[in-house]
Order: sequence, then C-alpha cells, then structure tokens
Amino acid sequence: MARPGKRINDPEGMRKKVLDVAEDAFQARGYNASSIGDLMAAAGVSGGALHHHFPTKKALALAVIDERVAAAVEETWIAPVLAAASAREGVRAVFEAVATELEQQGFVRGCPLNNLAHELSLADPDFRIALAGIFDGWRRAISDKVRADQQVGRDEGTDPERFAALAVAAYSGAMSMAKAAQDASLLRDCLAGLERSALSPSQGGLAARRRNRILPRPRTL
Amino acid sequence: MARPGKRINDPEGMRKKVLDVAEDAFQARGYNASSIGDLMAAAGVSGGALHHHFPTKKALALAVIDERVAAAVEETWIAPVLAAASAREGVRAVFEAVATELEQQGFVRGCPLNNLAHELSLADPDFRIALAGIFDGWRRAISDKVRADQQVGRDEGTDPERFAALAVAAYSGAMSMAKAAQDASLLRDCLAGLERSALSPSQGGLAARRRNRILPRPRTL
DNA sequence: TTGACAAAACAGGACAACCGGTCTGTTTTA
DNA sequence: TAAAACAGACCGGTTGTCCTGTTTTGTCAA
Repeated sequence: MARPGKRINDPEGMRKKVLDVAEDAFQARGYNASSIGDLMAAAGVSGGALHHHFPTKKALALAVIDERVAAAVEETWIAPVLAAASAREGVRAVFEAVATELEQQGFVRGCPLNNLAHELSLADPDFRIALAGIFDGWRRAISDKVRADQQVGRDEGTDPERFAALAVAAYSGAMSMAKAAQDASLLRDCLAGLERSALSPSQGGLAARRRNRILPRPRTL
Repeated sequence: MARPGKRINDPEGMRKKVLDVAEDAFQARGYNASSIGDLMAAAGVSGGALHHHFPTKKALALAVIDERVAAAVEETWIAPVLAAASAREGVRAVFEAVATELEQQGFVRGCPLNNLAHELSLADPDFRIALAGIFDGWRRAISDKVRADQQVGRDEGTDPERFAALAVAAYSGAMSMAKAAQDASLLRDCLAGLERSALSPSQGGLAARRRNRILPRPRTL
C-alpha cells in the first residue's frame, strides 16, 4: 500500500483527522480522560505531527470547541429552528428529532457543548469564554426567531430571551438526565412538559392548532 | 500546638475531613482534575490514612456522591419542595433561593450533581447508577408533591412525571449556562419562562385542564 | 525547466513531573 | 494484645511537552 520511501504531506487532512478523533474522544470520555497518546494512536498521527498542528492539548480543545462543538450546535439546533415555521415549532422539532435519533442508536452520549462546558468552564477562562459564546449564539438564534414570529403577529405575549433560555436549559438538562439514566425518553417527558405550557402558542389554548404532527421530520444529523 | 509525641485517632473526623475536601475539589475542579495528592495536602491527611478510609479514588468519589451530592440535592431541592405549599410554589422558591444565593456569592460553580454526572456517567457504570439514582429521587420528590397537590384538587391537568422532569431539566440546564456565562441571572430567565406558563397553576387562565396526548406512551421509567 | 534552499510538515524518541496504588512500619485504642 | 488507625516512603505506569532529525513542498533565481 503505502510505499515506505514515499510520504505525502497533507496538512489539512491530518488536521481534520486529529479534530475528528479529538471531538469524538472528548465527547465520549471527556477532556481530562482523553490523553494525547490515545488521540495520536486513534488518529494514526505521530507526536511531531500533532504538536505541529496543535502545540498544546489546550489549543486542540479550543479548536474542537470553536470548529466542531459550535458547528454541532449550529447543525442540530440553530439551522432547524431557523428553518421551522416558528420558534416553538422549531424547538419541538429538534427535541423530537434528537429523541428519535437517540432511541434508534440505543445509547446517550450527551450534548457535546454541555459535556465540555461542565468539565472546562471553571478550569480555564479561555475555555469558559469560548463555551459561553456558543451558548449565547444558541439562545440568540431562538430569541431572534421568536422576535421574527412576533413581527408577524404571533406569540406576542412571549418574552424572547426567557423563552430561549428555557428552551436551551430544558434541552441541556434533559440531555444530562438522559445521559445519566441512559434513557432518551426523558427528552420526550421534558418536551411534553413544555408542550402543554410554554410551547403552546395560545397559552393553554386548546382549540388553537392541533394539527402538529407527532414526528415532524426524521432529521438525521 | 499539636504535641509531636501525641496522636489522637479520630476515624470519623478524618473521614469527614477527607469527604469535605473531596466534595469541594470535585465540585470546583472535577474528578479527573483532582489528584489524590491534592486532596491529601488540602485535608492534611497522610496517604496511609486516606487509603485506610477510601481504598481507591473511585471509592472516595462514590462516597462523595452517595453521602454529599445526594444530601445537597435533598437539602436544596427536596426538602424545600416538600415544605412548600405546592409543587409549583416549591420549584419557584428553590429557583429564586439559588439565584439569590449565587448573586450574593458572586460566582457560579454549578450544580454538584450535574457537574459529576457529565464527567462520570459514561466513565463507569457504578458512577452512572449512583448519579442516575439521585436524579431519580429528585424527580420523584417533585412528582410526588404534584400528586399530593392533585389529591386536594389542584393542578389536575398536570402530568406529575413530566412536570418533574421539566423542572429538574430546566434547573440543571440553567445552572449549566449560568456556570459557563458566570451569570446567575440566567436562572431567573428560565424561571420566568416557566412562570408565565408551566408554573402558573391556572394554566394561562383559559379553560384549564386539557389532557394532551401529543406524544405516544407516557412511559415512566 | 531546473536546481538550490528555506520553510513547512512530519517522525519518533526523551524527559521530568505526576498519577494512583501498594507496601512496610508505627502508634493508638478497644 | 490484636485490630484499627495512621504515617510515609516507594513503585510502575502515564501524562503532556519538548527536542532533534528527516522528508516534503513551495519559491525563485538561473
């Protein structure tokens, strides 16, 4: 296969491979429990190469946070919410999509952002700021969507910031419990708790809107 | 002070001192980031003594979880909820009490249970089961309180399990965000999000009560 | 095109610090 | 007087980082 005398430099590919492995390891085992030796072996990368692209473990983690965790939040939350008919519909759709996905895959690894946030927020200011920024963008996307809804006359009684904070918090906490219990149905319980109250646009309005589907869209990520 | 030739055996006191230090260290820095050497130094305990009371680091962590984390949840959540006039009142009171406490102390260290749960749930089955059990008792206390309310005719439209799951999730997630942002006001935002909706007993004032069966089976675990 | 040549990319070993656990021995206590 | 409680040294393994080389690649003059 690979000729011993030949070598092909592929900086970007190697960097991506390291980030792939690190993202997965940090998610599955956490930052401190993932040694760079493990990462080197898993990625098939030499110490010198790793050190060339990421001088320190902290630099690697920062890259994972900025490039991968942020992208994951963007992909599984922000984009679907923006694409939904309304903020409430978007939140509901994401909850159900994630629950369905977790039920299919059989185990719960938790939310990448929350996993790292709990372990690293207090460990280093740089980590904390990077993680807080992702939380911020997450909430902002939802609250902006609520404001957009309101400009069309919907949900005028809802405070955008508070609704966004509750949605993100409920999801984060639900994933935390689901991870500990290894039971994705807790996500559905939390969504149901929101449904009959916070997520019903006409505030407990029964007659209003009843046509929402059970499972909007598979949305495999 | 302490005579060099004299020694006083105090097994329980020494055990308590180690648990105090470990609880604090695990909360502030996490499990993996806290070395037993640090703990020994902080507690002023020799290696032999520590090993006598806690053979392994895992045993120490398990003791912290079973005796301290569970007690913390009991003290700050379960007892206040049980003592409150209703489940909703209890939840509101705890949110506000914690928010006020965090604002006074100026920084947010997060929820001890969630901090350890994120780091250890996937690391070891024993950890996971112990942590999941605490989450379970937490939710059960709230749902039991809701059922007690309902036996007096209140909140009959509320699903106890779903309400409890949402309350715990919202709190857990709010603390997660508050820790990352170092901003306790996020707790108040989430409470407000719950207030005007889920936490209002008369469900928006309209024709309350509506058994929504939006999601398939209730599925209590 | 070619041929230096410097910089980037990569390989792999070395290293000191640290980790958690064990071990032997001493002191206290029931 | 034996067991419990404690002290402190010790050890093999791991950690993250650094260091010295080697190979590849882009650049630019000839």
